[in-house]
Amino acid sequence: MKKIKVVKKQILQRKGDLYSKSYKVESGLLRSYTIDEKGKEHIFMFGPEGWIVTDYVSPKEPCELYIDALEDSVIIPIEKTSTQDIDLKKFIKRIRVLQNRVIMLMSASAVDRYEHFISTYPNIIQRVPQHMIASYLGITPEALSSLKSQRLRSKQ
Amino acid sequence: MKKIKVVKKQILQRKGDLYSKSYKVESGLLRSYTIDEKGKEHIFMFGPEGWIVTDYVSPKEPCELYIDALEDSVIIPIEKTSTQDIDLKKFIKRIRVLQNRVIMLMSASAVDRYEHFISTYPNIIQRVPQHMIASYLGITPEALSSLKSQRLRSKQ
DNA sequence: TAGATTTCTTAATCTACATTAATGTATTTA
DNA sequence: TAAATACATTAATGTAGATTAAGAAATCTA
Repeated sequence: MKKIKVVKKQILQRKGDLYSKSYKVESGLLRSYTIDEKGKEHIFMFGPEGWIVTDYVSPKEPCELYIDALEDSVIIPIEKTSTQDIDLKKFIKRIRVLQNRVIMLMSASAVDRYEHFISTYPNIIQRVPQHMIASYLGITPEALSSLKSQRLRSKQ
Repeated sequence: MKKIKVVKKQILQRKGDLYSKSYKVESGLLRSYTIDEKGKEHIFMFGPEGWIVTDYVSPKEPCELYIDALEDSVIIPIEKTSTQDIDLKKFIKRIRVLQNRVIMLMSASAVDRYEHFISTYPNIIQRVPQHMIASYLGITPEALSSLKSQRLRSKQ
């Protein structure tokens, strides 16, 4: 249970790495993401204080996601092999978030996904640049920008 | 651990139901899905033999998903409260499938998602109508149909 | 604090996929 | 087995969001 400090932009895990770990976030903010063949980033999750950021692959397999720090952070690396540490409740919560995310991606428009995001994670909005919100929502920064101004106009 | 028989089209759970259960599939095929405000169905998962189909909400909360049978099936209902029955390995496997699904939905085209689906679940294809595959992929049946004929043409 | 870099916005054009509609073919069910 | 219903295909048209490009504002960094 060693706490370590990481600085903004520090990369903790790259796609393809073996023996990957989970990271419990004490303070700061991490993210996990993929990079597609066109070089575009797709954010899988944001991990603020209290969250565990991990790639859900066995430590024996090459991992799928990149993990880096969006803010200077204090984190606790956890070996994936230590199953006794697994917090089942957090696990179930996470799977619910993912279920919701899949449903949103399949059935909701970009505007609705944005509305949902800001009401679910209001604090994340202030801490990360817009293009990362866009990346999480599965749209381009340009689309998010115009969606926001449309939203503003329609509210006044 | 009582086995029960259900017939094709039988509904096991409706959105909003309380005290929802998990269903272990002995034989046959279940699915879970949502219906959006426009009345459109979005399939969350297919559950063939060996799979557990569940809505990842606490049994105290109204559930999010519908569950029904796509084939006559034999299933075992499991109380969600009995955490001792939870098969952690299956849990981790499921979460990985969801991670993959989110990444696919965010970064891959309809064609790529289809290719990925048929290579991952080749047996499901033969057992369900095309429009349900489309629903799982997050596209319309018409889009899937034309995507398939394009694929055929480009392979010859 | 000046220059570089990152971030955000706006607007024109493009494209993947949705929608609508028509037709044909299976599959149910009476 | 006839009629009804479910399913699949094709094509025309529409649209949400992508792409490209350019400029402005904010934030780093030397």
